[in-house]
Amino acid sequence: MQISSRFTIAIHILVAIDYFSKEQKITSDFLAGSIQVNPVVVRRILGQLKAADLVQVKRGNGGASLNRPLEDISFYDVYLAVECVEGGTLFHFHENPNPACPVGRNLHSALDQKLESVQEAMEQQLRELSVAEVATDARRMIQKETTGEG
Amino acid sequence: MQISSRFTIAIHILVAIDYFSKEQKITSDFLAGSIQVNPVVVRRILGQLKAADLVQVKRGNGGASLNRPLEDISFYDVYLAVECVEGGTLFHFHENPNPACPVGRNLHSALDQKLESVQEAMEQQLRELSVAEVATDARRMIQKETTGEG
DNA sequence: TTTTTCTGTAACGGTTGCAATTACAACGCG
DNA sequence: CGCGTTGTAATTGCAACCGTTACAGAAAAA
Repeated sequence: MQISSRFTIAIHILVAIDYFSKEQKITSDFLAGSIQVNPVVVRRILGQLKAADLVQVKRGNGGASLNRPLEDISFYDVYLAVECVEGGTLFHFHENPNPACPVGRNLHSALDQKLESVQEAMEQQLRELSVAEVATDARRMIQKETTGEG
Repeated sequence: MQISSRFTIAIHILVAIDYFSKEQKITSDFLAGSIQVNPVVVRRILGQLKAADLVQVKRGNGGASLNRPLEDISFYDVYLAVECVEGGTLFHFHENPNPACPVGRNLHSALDQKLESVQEAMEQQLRELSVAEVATDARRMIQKETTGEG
């Protein structure tokens, strides 16, 4: 199982809001056009980002905007917002090891801490990456495109 | 999305083989009893562990046995063996960002490296854990049980 | 106030992966 | 050969994901 594309879509949304806010009204249709997914999918994820206080979304002739600068939004914030892993546990443990078996009844305690350390290593790295870095890299690449052209 | 329970089941299998090999013939039915899943599930995972050269499995009046000591089997070996993440990529990237949009066409390159660093952090931790540690911890706990009893 | 524009959400369908289960052929040992 | 066991295919039920349609609700514009 992979981590849902909600995660990369959410990053895409944030970067696009940051990039286009000055020139464009940011609607779910506009974002959907850049991401090439259904607008409803965008709205759903936008709702989750909003619930996590990362963005503001206005109805009517509204649009989406960042609630704080991208520098202050880590991958971990986004990962939490879009709820990629159920119950917050990355590993799905088999439910019913046999309590009548010494290995079966002790495996959980023997293993849980180690699984957590793996998850923690991953989440630590998520915390160290900010969405701003993606925006910066993207901008640099866009810049390069225009310089390279005739 | 979580990582399939195949992973924890595989660890369970390895620890159980190690623990019971001296006293028991290790059949898929026996393992299934300890794990409390269907024997066919055990056989499938056993097949993957065998394909990764971690265990040997004999037909007929056979049984499963370790191909090398648990000390030499890392969580990462098991993780690779049971193919928890499709195509080896932890994150599922949305397929079709719009090439007509500057953000859309550059996001992939801007993001991929960072996603890899997250995956790498996780896999690094998997490499640092050996299944032997689980077996040792489990044995310690089993020991404690018997001492504690009347 | 009415119209327009857009969000928020519910509902449904197709697809995919997981796990359980049944069934049976292939294999190896006694 | 016969028994016990593995290897594997096929089917089922289930859950999450994603796409899509539909429409009510809110806010701005006319």
